Amino acid sequence: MGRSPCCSKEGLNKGAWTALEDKILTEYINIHGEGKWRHLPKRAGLKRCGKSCRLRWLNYLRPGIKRGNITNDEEELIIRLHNLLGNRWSLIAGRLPGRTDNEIKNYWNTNIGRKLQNGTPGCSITNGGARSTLNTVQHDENVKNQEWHYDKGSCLVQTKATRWTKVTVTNEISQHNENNKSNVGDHNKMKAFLVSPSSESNNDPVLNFMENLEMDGNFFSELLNMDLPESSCQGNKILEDNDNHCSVDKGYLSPKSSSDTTHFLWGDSLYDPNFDFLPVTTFMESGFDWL
DNA sequence: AAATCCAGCAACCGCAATACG
DNA sequence: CCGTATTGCGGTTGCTGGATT
Repeated sequence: MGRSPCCSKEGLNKGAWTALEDKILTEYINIHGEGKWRHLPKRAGLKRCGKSCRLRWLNYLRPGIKRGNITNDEEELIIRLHNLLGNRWSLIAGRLPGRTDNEIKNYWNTNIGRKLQNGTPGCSITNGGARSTLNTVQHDENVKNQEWHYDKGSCLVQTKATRWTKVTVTNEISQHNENNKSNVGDHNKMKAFLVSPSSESNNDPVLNFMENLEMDGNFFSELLNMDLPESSCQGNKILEDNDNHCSVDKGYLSPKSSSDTTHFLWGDSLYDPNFDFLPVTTFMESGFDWL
């Protein structure tokens, strides 16, 4: 039993859109608004799948779409946001007015990705890290749905993204919380990691960070002036779930001070008894010093 | 001029999340 | 609460046009 198709494929056009189809779709949406993609093609008189209509509209026909000519500032911003967010193209696109996730993804794959592979200084590759060896990944059976390939220079490149579905906590961490109940500060610190992003998306620190990030006139210059972590293979985002681990994706989470940063790498257990946890939101709130 | 290669990009596909009845 | 429909996202495919042989 496979998944039922999103729509009947029979008699539907595929491939490039014609000017007439674009016109029909644009006029229909201008009158009726977006949404109800499944029924849109029939009602508009288009021989297209609803998903295809939606994609065409969002990536090409929607008002305000910028096309081509990614500026240097935009490119640097993409690199930095990618460093922060990984392959969450829609989030990245959300911070680049007029750009679509598809365009940014394509641009990354064809331009930036290539530059990075060629070792352009100052650029970084996701999910890398000196300790992110194949062994690390292979031994972590909790890392599901991740396909990896080995890249030159011993960096791993993630080719498939995995969404946050839950965050669970090791017994170690739970124990740590129990032991620190008397210490309200510590307990609260830990709580930041105990909430499932899927059920409590408001607690996704990265999402919060992005949502709260204002795109004012200074945004580009401020972001571009930030210093990235030294290592070209270190990133900075928390990841996800798995069966009984909190893992950190290429993360570098919690500097106790600006001069004392601790890097988490893929597959690292989140809890380190010698490590003084702070919630990521704290760093978000404290500005960009931790970047 | 013809054939081949290759980069760029639009579009497709499948999966996961969310909405809804 | 559950099943189904809808929407959104990210990876991948394949077409197109320019460059090269």
